[in-house]
Amino acid sequence: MPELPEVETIARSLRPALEGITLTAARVLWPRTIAEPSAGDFEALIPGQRVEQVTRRAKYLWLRLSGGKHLFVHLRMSGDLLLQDANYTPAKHDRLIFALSDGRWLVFTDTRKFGRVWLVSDLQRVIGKLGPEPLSPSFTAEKLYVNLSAARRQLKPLLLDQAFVAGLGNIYTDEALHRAGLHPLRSAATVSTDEARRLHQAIQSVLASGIEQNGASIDWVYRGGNFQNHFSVYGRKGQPCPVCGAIIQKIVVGQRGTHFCPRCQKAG
DNA sequence: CTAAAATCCTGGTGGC
DNA sequence: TGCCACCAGGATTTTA
Repeated sequence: MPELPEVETIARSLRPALEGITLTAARVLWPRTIAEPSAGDFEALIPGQRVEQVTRRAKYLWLRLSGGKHLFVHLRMSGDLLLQDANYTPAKHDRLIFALSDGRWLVFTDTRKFGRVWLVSDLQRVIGKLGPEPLSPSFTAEKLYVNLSAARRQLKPLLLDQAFVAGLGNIYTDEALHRAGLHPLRSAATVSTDEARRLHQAIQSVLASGIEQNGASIDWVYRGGNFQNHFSVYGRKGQPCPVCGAIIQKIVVGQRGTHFCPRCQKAG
């Protein structure tokens, strides 16, 4: 489940190798991977495009290409973007392959086929509806409080909504709510200014910790990250809360497994 | 508006 | 050991 810290880790790892390289060919192995344009147009448009910049917006990997086009990759559940050497041969779950001008390969592999790739001129088509970057200066405790006050939703689904704040997934949302001492079912509008400040700090610190640990290594996606060893609640049902020792509970909220400490996180 | 459910997918898991 | 129902979840779409 690559979330913001995992995507940031991938962007950082690919940046030195990809910036300045030219994509000489693209081969689509699973057509639905390409959200826009068609798979055929995608293959036709890629050759000759130089990678100007490798960055990230929320959970989207973002390659700025020569000619003004933007290549976005969303890894969703099980996607990964890997650099392969010249000896590479396609593997079972590889969905999209780029040939690089240095003889290497850039491979999008995705066991569960949820990942999507866009090649667009207008970047707003892909990332236009996203909420604020949680680690940017424009994401402030004050604005978070105002937006929480206006929302008529529970905290968990609200924080997972990429239009509210962009980059949190199931893991980091549970961890952030725990750090903030807020119950996942809590109505957003009832959050006080002080609690909003705590939530803001919790979101930023948990994401920063995740990045510092090179993300979390879960299931199919392994990037050498270590944050999975620092979870307080996620995947720890039945185990003691590292803060107070109470037993971590797991419930379902908005179709998502949701972990919390019943003592630290009051529903109030 | 909010929310709940269905959808897309595969592989791992738990129960028997 | 084998089989199978079920679960995991990001985002979108549909339904209420």
